[in-house]
Amino acid sequence: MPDALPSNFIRNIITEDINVNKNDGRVHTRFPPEPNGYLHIGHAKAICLNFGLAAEYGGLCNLRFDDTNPSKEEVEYVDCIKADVRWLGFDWGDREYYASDYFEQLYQYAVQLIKAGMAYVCDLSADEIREYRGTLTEPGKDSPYRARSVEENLDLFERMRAGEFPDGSRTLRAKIDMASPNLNMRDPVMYRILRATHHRTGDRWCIYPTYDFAHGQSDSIEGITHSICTLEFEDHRPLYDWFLDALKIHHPQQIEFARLNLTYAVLSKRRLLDLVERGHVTGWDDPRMPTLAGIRRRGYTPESIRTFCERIGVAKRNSTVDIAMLEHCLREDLNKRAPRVMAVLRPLRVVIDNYPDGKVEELEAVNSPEDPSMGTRKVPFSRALYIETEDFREDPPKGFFRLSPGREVRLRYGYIIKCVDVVKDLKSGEVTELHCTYDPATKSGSAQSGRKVKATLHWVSAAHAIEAEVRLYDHLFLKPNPDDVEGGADWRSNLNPNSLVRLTSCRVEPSLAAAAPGSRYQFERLGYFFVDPVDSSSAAPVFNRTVTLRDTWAKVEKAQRKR
RNA sequence: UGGGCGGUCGCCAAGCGGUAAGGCCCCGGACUUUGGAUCCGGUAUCGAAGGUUCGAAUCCUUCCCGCCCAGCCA
Repeated sequence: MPDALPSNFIRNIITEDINVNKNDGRVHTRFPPEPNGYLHIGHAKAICLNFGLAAEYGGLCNLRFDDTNPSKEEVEYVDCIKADVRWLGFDWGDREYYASDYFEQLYQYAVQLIKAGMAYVCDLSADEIREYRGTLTEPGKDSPYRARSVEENLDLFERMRAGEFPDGSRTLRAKIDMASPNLNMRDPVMYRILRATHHRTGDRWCIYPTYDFAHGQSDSIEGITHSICTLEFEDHRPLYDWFLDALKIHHPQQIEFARLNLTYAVLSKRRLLDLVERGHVTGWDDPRMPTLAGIRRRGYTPESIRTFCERIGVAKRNSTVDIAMLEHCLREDLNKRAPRVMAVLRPLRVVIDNYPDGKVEELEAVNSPEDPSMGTRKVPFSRALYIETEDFREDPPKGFFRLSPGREVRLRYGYIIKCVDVVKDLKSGEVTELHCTYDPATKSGSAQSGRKVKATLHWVSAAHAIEAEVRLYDHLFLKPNPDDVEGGADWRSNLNPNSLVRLTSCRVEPSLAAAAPGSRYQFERLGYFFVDPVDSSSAAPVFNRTVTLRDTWAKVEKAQRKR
């Protein structure tokens, strides 16, 4: 099965490992988030990779929370992370683990290293440790406590655990090489004294292992075969290897890949938090956020995210994927599954002068041209309708196919109409109403319906339409690279002031009265919309624009404007 | 300037000595009662320079550029 999938360097490694029967041909991965924030699309890449690889090779993938820093982690995050991974479509069975489950084992490992003379208790302060570490170009120097006896180290470490020393007063360090060109090998800290209540172990511990001392061993304990992580841990691999070899325990293979970057977006926990705290967005689940919670509320499907993650591939090169790629995967999925419906966002009243007053026809509309099995529905047609304001131009530019004085267009599923009069507001000059005539012989499906017109417009019957709020979302940033700023300014100056446009008097066709929160539709000619699961109600429906349709006219117009 | 890792089309990304996959974007065109979808077609000699070889993106050398590392964060 793996052969059918696109090649990438990780698959190559695993395939080769299986060929030489490494780990008895077993593949076991894990997704190891720290429960200190929300998952975003970048994590989705790691999730799809780890769970995907395990599934492809008939292996398993664990969900493990790397909760070694109680001062930053909370149980709420654990719950959100689990919900997000599940939403993406992955299942970790009963293998929900926590690094904190291994605290006692990790402590014993530390004791083992002390006994082997490979770790020591150091009394240097944080600042002193930094000074002793040296710099990128100069070697560090040995801590004065480096030569303590095994007995003394054992005693001190035990007393650290017992709470005899204040926070930060001592650490347990690995005795490696203060002159190593790899700073991670300059006697890294393994344990620190930290009196903080842990979300799982409470106050049982006052010393906590560092990530560096916990991660590799946690993988080892779980029998992980391939520890897939991001590039910045490449420098740490020699350290993890050192611990594993010193401890003589199962040795997973670490493989590093480049984390995802997206254009028109920001993807770091720090910046995401900043956006939330400064109120640039309404919260972690704001539909403009690249968090899984935000993306979900925007209306993205998990399937589209999974195919996106598959298509962008995996490599070691730092890269920024065009958000158009994500949007393409989304449209591709939604095109297949979203029922079509008509909605007018900015209504312009149209009166069909020669259509009998009071008459109502129920026109048959197809729910999806992509999938006939989705059936049809009835849409009421009457004398007074609404069309999209931007579908009429009194003075049509070149290439504008839609309605204008004297011109004909088809109303989708209805008739061909011709604009015969334009009513304007005397003061503002704004077009407030159109008068048209219809040709009864052009009804959709009838013999003469085939007459060619340049455009087909969506519409809604004024008397039958439902009022709704529509939230138009756009990229959060104006530039592909938010960091592309003029001197002095910062990335926030690139925030798109129009990333959210709320339209409160939209009109949607009556069939949408039954639209359930969380359901998706294509508003014909406009885009894909999602019934907001939080704010929408049958009394006051709210639709989020997930993504627009591809719009070639918009492109033409943009090009014309430039000229 | 120490160490680690990268540099193949505008953006991702295959390729592993035999003469540059694919996707996105973009540009044409066909079709179309969504200017949607779909369908055709178009666009790179592989960071640079040397070298090895019948033959190199793939091997060697040197150089250039980018990213990461000096948390008791992960």
